[in-house]
Amino acid sequence: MAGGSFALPKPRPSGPPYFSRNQVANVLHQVAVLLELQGANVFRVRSYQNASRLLGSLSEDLGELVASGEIFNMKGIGKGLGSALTQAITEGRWPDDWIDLHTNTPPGLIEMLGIPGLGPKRIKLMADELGVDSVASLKEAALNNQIAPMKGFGAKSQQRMLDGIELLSRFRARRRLDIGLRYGEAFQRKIAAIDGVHRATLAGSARRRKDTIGDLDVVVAVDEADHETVANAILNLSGIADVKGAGDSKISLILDTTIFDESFTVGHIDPNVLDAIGGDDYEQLEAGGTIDAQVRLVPPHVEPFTLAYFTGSKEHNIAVRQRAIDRGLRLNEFGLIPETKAGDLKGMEAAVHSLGAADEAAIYAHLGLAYVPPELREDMGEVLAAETGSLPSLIETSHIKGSLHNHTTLSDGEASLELMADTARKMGWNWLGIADHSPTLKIANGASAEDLLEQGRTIQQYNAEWAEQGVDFRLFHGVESDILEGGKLDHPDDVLAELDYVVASVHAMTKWRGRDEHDNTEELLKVIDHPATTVLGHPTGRILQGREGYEVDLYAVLEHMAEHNEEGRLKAIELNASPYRLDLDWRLCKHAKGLGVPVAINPDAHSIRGLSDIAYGVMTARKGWIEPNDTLNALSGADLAKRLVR
DNA sequence: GCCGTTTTCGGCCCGACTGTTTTCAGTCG
Repeated sequence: MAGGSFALPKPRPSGPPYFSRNQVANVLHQVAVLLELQGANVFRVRSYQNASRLLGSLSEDLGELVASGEIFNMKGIGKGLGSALTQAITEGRWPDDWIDLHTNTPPGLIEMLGIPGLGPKRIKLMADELGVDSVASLKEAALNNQIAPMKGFGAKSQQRMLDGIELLSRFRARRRLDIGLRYGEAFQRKIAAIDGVHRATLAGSARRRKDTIGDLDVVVAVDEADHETVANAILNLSGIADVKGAGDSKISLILDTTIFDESFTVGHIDPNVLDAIGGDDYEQLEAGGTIDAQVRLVPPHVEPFTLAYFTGSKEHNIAVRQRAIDRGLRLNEFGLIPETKAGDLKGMEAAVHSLGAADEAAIYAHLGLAYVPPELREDMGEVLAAETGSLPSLIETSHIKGSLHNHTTLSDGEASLELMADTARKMGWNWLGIADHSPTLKIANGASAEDLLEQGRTIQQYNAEWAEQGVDFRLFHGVESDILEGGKLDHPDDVLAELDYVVASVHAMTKWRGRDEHDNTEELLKVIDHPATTVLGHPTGRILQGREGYEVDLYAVLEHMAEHNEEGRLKAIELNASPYRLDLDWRLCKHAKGLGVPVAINPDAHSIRGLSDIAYGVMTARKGWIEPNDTLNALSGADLAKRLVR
């Protein structure tokens, strides 16, 4: 769950609604954790967790749901939570008992939950009996041998806590998609290479391409005869920092960067991103990092079921399982079993009677559904779409013909115009947009109007030469303009008129984060109204694992763009493909698609390597149900040129 | 805490694994 600090957010002054959907979801999650630490009823805790997840994946406007009273009709929100949320949203006050929970729980207890193998029950017990209320005091108690003699504890538990405290200092709750995938793919490759492994597949949120990944799941198909040798081989792989558990079918591990065959580097980082993610220490931090991983070993005929189960999401699984139940079938990680045959049998024993499935598609087919791509498995309408044959034909990297937001050495890029163009051609693109920073952004060496126009003349020359040689490649000339006070662009209109397009981006984050949603949104609406503005760059301003974005109503922004588009003026929203940003998120993508606002998948490349970040943008776009025609990237150069005429 | 009901209480997902026990509780996913 996002939002590192464990505190109740303050109401925003412009409310109601006084809190955002995300804030409320976070608070519900916090309350669930605090209740657990208090030793509350587990089902009560689960209610808060369920409600948190429900709001987290909500596409409707929470303010409206509360205002209309619809909130009380949602499955999982009853009288208690419904009134609590209504009070928070409409009055800006959290319930008193939630406030008490936050005040009365030592923050150290929450920190202790991060120690592997330590849960709320044992933390509470140690707090009650030994007065342990922080990781530091736990370490002291363990070193003084106070833990082992306690009932239910022992020498092993005590030692595991000490080991866990060491690992905790290297642990990060979630990793960005790019980092998580690098770990996951390295681990998956090593397992796949083991003798006796039929197939090893990365499942879980990595397979669903979430923008951040909590832990890795790998499903391994292996004959029962080879089970033990394969499990042992996995435990002996390099890159394992700790074994949390190892049984017949399940291995639970902590990996670190020794999993990589070459030394770990993070590559170029935009200077204004670097500060937000840990400054100069960032590379060290990642190099010393760890990630949790689970491996499931199953026989080949069971593997499709296990893969589907551990790919999730949990919400998608529930929706599909319900469909199975409606058809008299029991769906779990072992099979799809007719209830009449399963009877009282459990687990693998019941699975003997499972319907056969050679792959995941066959499981969906048994349930009357088309194959659902992993990226869509979030219970956001994909099950219905799979039933009615209306799943999208998702965009793929091979559809990409170019991208609009790229930098050169004219501002803060590492590569020349020529090298960027050459690399784009080698990637199979037919066009490339150059959008260097504008003068106000001094930290990024923003280019003067004079230099910008000179760059334009160079681009024209290249385009003329390529046209003459019959080369199917062209450059488009734009600028990434800072958005100035009053929603103005950073160049005079006569300079902007010389360009093919403008990416308008927020950079002065201190100012934007200090303002409320209404003022920020108004500012963006104004800059969209400027005739020169084509693309709204990295619209949320968030940096994953770094900082939250600024307050803004992007739904209103998208609707405003849709009006312009209807009147023939191209206004596109950027899906920033840099793995540090990955905004839009998939929810906003879906909304843009619904409104017919084109999505511009842009790597925001500062180097030739940066161009390949487009892959992460495509993954995120797929999560947002984006098809090639929903983007500007799949247009041919000639078609894009037509769209860019202002 | 929520839900559903042959409606006001009883059930709420559950299997794997560990470390403690000697039959089970806690943790995890």
